[in-house]
Amino acid sequence: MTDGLTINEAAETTGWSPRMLRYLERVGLIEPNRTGAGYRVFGPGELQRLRTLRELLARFDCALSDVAFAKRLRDDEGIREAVDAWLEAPAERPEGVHQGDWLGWEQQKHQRLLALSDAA
Amino acid sequence: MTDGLTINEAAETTGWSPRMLRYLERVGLIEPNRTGAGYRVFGPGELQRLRTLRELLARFDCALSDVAFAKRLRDDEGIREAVDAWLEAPAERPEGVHQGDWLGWEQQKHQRLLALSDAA
DNA sequence: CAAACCTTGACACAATCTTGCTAAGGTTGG
DNA sequence: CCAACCTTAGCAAGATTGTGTCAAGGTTTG
Repeated sequence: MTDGLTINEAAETTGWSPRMLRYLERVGLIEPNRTGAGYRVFGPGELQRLRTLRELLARFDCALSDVAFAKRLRDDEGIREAVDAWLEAPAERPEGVHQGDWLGWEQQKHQRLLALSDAA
Repeated sequence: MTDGLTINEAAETTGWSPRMLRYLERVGLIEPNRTGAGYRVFGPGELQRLRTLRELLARFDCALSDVAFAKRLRDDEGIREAVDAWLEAPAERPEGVHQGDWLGWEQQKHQRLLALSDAA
């Protein structure tokens, strides 16, 4: 109505089922406008986003929950920093550092980061 | 042995079960060294990482697969750019832009990005 | 107003994730 | 050499994800 498609029309043009469009909203990946009565309204931008999302999932073979978590990483600075810090640590110690040295710095970095978000 | 703990000892000090330590390796989150005979060897760094991982999951209530996906985002530039581009697009059109204008630019950005990784 | 939409909620089911346990076999240390 | 570890492989089961369908009720429109 108000410059956009209803959920069934949107389903038709995007390839998602109406059920999935509601699900995508529930998990926080889309947030369509609503009419006064509560009907979802899908604008052209949202429709494009929905088509692109299908492409994304198919091309990289990843799950909805993965994209949802990426969104969470983007929105929540605390979790982003903690996860980044954890991934930062090398998987293998470089085989030439003496363990006393090494245990001190890189490893304790993310520990401090977690302690920080603890205080928050 | 070779400057590190065996899987059962590592399980003891980290709180993970031996089963889970193997699982964490399978999903790509850790990569412990091996002895000549194939035994896993957990160094002090890896042990710290494992404890921190528990903290991370508990504090932010997220799943192993989430952290694994974050790692994938970090390691694979293609998927990182595509996901970032998708998340870039605003959920709601700002309610003042005429739709002809808007459909042109922001939305087509990630579409182009996907097309790019297509060529790769 | 009645048909054709829309809403939320629930039940259901396949697929996957997380986790434990067991089996068959190699390694190591006393 | 043998007890106590390690390895991989597999079955199993509860929890979560992704998806359909159906019910009860509000909205829009011819």
